Amino acid sequence: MSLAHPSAGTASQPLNFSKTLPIKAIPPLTTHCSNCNLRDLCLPCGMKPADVDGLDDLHFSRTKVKAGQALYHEGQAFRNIYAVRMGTFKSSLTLADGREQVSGFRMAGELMGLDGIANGAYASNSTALEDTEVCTIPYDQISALATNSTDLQQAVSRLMSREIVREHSLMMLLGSMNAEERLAAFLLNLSQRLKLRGYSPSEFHLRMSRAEIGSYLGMKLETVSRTFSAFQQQGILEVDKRHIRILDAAALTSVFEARVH
Amino acid sequence: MSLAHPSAGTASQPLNFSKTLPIKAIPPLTTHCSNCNLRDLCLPCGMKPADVDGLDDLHFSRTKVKAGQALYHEGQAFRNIYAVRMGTFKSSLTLADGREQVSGFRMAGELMGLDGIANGAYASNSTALEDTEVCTIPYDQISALATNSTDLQQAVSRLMSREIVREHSLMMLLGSMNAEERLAAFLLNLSQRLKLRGYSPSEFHLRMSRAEIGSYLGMKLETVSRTFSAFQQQGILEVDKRHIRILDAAALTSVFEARVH
DNA sequence: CGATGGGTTGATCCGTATCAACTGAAGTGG
DNA sequence: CCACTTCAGTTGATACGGATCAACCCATCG
Repeated sequence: MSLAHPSAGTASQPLNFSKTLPIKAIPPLTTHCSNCNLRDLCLPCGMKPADVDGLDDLHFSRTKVKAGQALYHEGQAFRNIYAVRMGTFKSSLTLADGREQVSGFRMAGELMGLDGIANGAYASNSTALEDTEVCTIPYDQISALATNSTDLQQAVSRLMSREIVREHSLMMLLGSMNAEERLAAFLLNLSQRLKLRGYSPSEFHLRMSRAEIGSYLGMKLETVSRTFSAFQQQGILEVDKRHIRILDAAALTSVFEARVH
Repeated sequence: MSLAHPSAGTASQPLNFSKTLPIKAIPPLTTHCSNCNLRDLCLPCGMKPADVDGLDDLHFSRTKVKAGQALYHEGQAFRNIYAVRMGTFKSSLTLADGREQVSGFRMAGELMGLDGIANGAYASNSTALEDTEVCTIPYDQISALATNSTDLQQAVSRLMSREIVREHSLMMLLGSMNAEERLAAFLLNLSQRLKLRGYSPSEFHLRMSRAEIGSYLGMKLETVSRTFSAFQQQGILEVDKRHIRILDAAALTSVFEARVH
């Protein structure tokens, strides 16, 4: 319904609805978790179906964020958690010297802003990489609901814990892998997440630049570019700018697992 | 009371009580959060004093873990969260090839095991680096208590969020810093945490090996060693094996902030 | 039309990994 | 109790991967 579905294995083009339909004051639509098509990925994930039904209170307003726009900035007062409904976001930190450090990419069903709970202010920036849509989840509201639902409480805890685990695995990349291993791991992770969302795992369109990938993986954009080229020459990938086709997933996996030297 | 206090700014030696006192079956002592000397650092942190008082249910059994012993392993069924009462732990992941990737060091008042909530199994290993003591916090028990206390609920959320933020900052290190910057950041972080716990921030004993520091910071043990030596030659540190004295904290900070090149 | 931004590719340099030798401390066993 | 091993740490020599600097292509845009 809201998640633009992929057309025959190819990631959809950014449609730019907001351009063709100049409706700015969209009535504050709300979405009920109980019949959201992302419910297996998103907040209610793991809650018993009966309880999701029961929790009719669980509905949130939807907001569009256009490509390049920020959803929140670091330091900004924490009010809401956001769930990606559609599109891709990047999370980033601003370094002391003003440069940007990309700390993650978020896709449909993933939550953003959990880092704001700690100190009442977001600890990172969130920027749309394409035209996107999010569910806005007011934190005090979800807290209040949680007091009445052990189930929701635990769902939130699980999601936060998942976030912690996710970060750990990234550390591994940065700590002990070389350029090829990092990019392979990145692509496989992306591929898997796309598959989970019903998109083709073997052919997709990158929403982020070489520089953003590099920042995320701890390497320079030139190295990212070279590594893409290397994979192409090895017959592992077909690369045309941001359009990627994985030709030999097994080889990609083995690059990633060859981390033995 | 339970936290062995530092003697005149120098970190205490590992005393190895367990050797001198062969008492194995210690009665299951419990500690009440309300009068624990770590309460400002640990779980009840940020809860209103009145509520901490009120929560007399908040008490947990204490366990000793000897140097080198594991508190839990990755994959092991998740039951408890642990709070460090005394000593230092390392968290680690086991890589596909069997090597160890250190993901953090935990000190008094810090929680361990939060990564287990996500999937019902710990996602990391936790190993004592010296003789230690922990509070065992059964997860179902704290969940149950949380349903009756919004305050406790939020305390747990805050602590998990803090964990997420902490990881982010490490990523920065690994992504965009060189060896000197990494070690400087590591030492300053350590120094600050020791200070918070009433120990000297300028002179301390490292509980971890060069290899463990290297794994954590994404560099080889030789490079760690060389960087220590470099800092010593620059007059920033005095290094004798694991005994560290920070001679010029300002210089150390400026190394860390010089990340502009 | 030139300007701009993303991407690719080449040449060179530097930082860190790697390999290796050595020291000192601690533990082990005959 | 002393040779022996083992382990943590230091330091040197060398190799290599990725950063850096630079030139260039191409698409988009004002």
